[in-house]
Amino acid sequence: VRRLLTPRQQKVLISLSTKMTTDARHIVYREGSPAGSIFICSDGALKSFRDLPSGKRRILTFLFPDDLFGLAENGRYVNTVQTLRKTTYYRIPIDALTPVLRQDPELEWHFLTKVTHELREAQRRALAVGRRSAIGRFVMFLKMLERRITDGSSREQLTLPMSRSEIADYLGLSLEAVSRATGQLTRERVIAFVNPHLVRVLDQSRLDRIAADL
Amino acid sequence: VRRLLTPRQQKVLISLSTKMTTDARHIVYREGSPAGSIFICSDGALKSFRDLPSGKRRILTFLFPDDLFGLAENGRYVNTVQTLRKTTYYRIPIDALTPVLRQDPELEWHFLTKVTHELREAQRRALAVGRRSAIGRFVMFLKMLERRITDGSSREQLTLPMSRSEIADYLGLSLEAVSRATGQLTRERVIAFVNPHLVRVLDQSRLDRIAADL
DNA sequence: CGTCATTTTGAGGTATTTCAACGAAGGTGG
DNA sequence: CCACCTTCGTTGAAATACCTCAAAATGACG
Repeated sequence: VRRLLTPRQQKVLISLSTKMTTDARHIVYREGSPAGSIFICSDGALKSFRDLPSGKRRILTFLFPDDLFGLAENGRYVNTVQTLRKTTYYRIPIDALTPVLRQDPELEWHFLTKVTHELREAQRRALAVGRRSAIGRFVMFLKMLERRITDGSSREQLTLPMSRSEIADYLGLSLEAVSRATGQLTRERVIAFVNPHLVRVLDQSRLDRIAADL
Repeated sequence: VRRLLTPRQQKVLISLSTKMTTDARHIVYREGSPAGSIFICSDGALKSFRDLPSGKRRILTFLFPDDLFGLAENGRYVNTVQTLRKTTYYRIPIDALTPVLRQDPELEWHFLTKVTHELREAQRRALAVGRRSAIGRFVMFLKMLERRITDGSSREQLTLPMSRSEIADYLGLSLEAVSRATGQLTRERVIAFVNPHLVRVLDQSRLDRIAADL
C-alpha cells in the first residue's frame, strides 16, 4: 500500500497508526471480537483462519508485507489472525481512519485497489482448491507465494514461513497429502527442499505447466 | 449498491451509465479484453468464468441484482461474464466514473464496501470448495443463494437460474456428483425439486447442520 | 544431548471421477 | 401435430486419489 502513496499521505497514515512488533504465535485479533482497527503488515507473515464446528481449521489467507487485514463485517472481525513468526504491523483505529478517507479520495482509492487485489487472490485460491490433485493444489500455492514474496531472493528460492499442516489447512488437504505431494515433486526434481521451510525451484517451466493445466 | 446512495448520487451514477437489457447467453465481456467499463447488475443473473487450458471451465461467481462486476487487473478483464437469462445491467465507463469518485469519497466508500463483501463471499466459496463431500459443497451453494437472492419469495423456495453443469463448474465437482448430491438430499427429504430450476427447502435446520459442520 | 513437535512413510477405506448409456425436456421443421 | 435433434439430467460400474489410522524418522530447541 505505502509504495504508491505520496509522502504526505504516508505521514498521515503513520500519524494515525501504532507500529507493533510481536513474536511468532501472537494473536492479533480473534474471530467475532469487535472490530476497532484495521491493520497493515509491514514485515513478517501472518495467517488468517477460522475454526470449524467439526474441529478442523481452515486458513483463509496468509498475509505478507503490504497486505491489509482486519476488514470487519457488521462491526466484528470475521476470522482470527495470528503471526507465523516475528512480525511488524501497523494498527490503525477505524474511528481515526474513516474521517481521513472521507477527505482524501486518493487514499481511499488505494484501499479500494488493495481490496480488489485481495479479491483476485481469493478467487485464485478458490480455483486452486477446486482442483482434484494434491500436487496441482500445492503448485498453485507455490505460485501464490512467488507472487507475494518479494524478499529480494531471486524467486528461485522461496521461504515457507508456515508448517505443512498450515499449508494443508489452507489447501483443504490432509497434511499427509501435502507431504506426499512435496515428496513426489522432489523425487521428480521439480523442486528441492534445502530444509523444510526453504524450497528451491529447479524446473520453473515444469512448475508453470502443472499450475496452468488446472 | 444503489440502496444506500443519496438521490443525488443515484442521479450522478445513472447519468454516467448506460442501461442495457439482453437475452440469456449474451456475453458482456471476455477475459483478456481491454477493460473500459464497470457494471452493476440490475435484474437477472450472470456468471463470471474462465476456461482453463485443460478444457475445463471454472465459474468464479454468479452475479445477482446489485452486484458489481468488471473490475480490471492491469487494464484488462480477468474473466468472461455471460448472462444466464434475460438480464438488465448498468454499464459505467471508467473514464467517466473515476473523476466522480475522486470528488465524492462517500460514493467511493460504497464501492469499497461492495468489493469487501465480494471478498467475503469469495472466501466463503473457497471454504465451501475445500470440503470433501459433494453434499456439503452443494448445501453451501444453496446457502450462498439464500444470502444473495432476496426476491421476496420466502427463502423456502429458491430459483436456480443456472444448470447443473454450471453448478458443478462453480463447486469444482463433476456434474454427475452434483446430480447425485441433489438426488440424495431429495431422497432424504431435505429439499424437493418442483422442477430442475426451482428447489424447495423442506428441512431448514438439517440444511444448516450440514452447512455448518464443514 | 535429550525431549517434543513436525514431517515422512505405509496400508486400507471411502468418496468422487470417468466412461458410458439412458431418459427427459425444449426447440425446429416438416 | 408429430418426428427429429440437441441439450440437460440421471443412473450404473470400475478406476483413481485422497483421508484416516498408525508408526517411524527427522528436525527444532532448551
